[in-house]
Amino acid sequence: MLKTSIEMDKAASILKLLGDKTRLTMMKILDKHDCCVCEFVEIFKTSQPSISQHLRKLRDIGLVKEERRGQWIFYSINKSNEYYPFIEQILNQLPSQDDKLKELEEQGARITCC
Amino acid sequence: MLKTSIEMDKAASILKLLGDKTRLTMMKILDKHDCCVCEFVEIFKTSQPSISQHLRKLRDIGLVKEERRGQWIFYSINKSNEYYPFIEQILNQLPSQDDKLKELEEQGARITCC
DNA sequence: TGAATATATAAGCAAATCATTATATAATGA
DNA sequence: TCATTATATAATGATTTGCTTATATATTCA
Repeated sequence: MLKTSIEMDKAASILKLLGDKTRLTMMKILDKHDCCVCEFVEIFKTSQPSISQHLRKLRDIGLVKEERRGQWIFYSINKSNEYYPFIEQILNQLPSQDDKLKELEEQGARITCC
Repeated sequence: MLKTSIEMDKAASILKLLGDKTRLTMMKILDKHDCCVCEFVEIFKTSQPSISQHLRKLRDIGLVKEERRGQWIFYSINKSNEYYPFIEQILNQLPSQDDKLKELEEQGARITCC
């Protein structure tokens, strides 16, 4: 049987995680491009521990996954998560954040780092 | 021009409000039926001030509106809110909460009160 | 191997959140 | 008018959150 709805508990905890501008923007970016921690540090102009902590929350609940590539750890959306369709519908309604990555590229930060 | 996306700031603050099980359930119920405060007190088995405070948050950001009917104040979804389509897509993915109102009816609480 | 880079984690702290208790306001009905 | 009912608001306190600083771990490269 196709699962058409999500439990309220789980939905609330996912929405709570998405209810933070940094994490919401991260998810929107990750929905299109994998990113490493240092890119997020650049994009959000905040500390590395702060970024790591946000990513950990997203990972703990299964929304993103990590993969080491040499020195860097890349994060990506976990599209096989059972709640991904729920999240996708939300992300689809948000404005593209591609400009943030483009800015990184222009300042050479994307290439240098990853 | 049709507005197809929502600012990230606003989206995050809406998701934050929805990221609480009580408020999320309230919104799902209100999406189908108007309700008064005392009904929510029954449904959530919590204090009246707690319910009022949740409703105030939803009202402050424009997601619900209130209307006095005699002794009672009824809350309803503010469908003319510019962000309603965003919220609706989320609510549509959640399981019906009609059973909660049905329970109230069975125990006479819906009729007695409102 | 040792320095540099990328990341995670722990500890501490200020601010936000959510419930509770107490109180105020508004409407109803005897 | 007075008691009751419904609701809002204020004050308080415990918990959670998100940041910072400090430190640990893992990888790369000279």
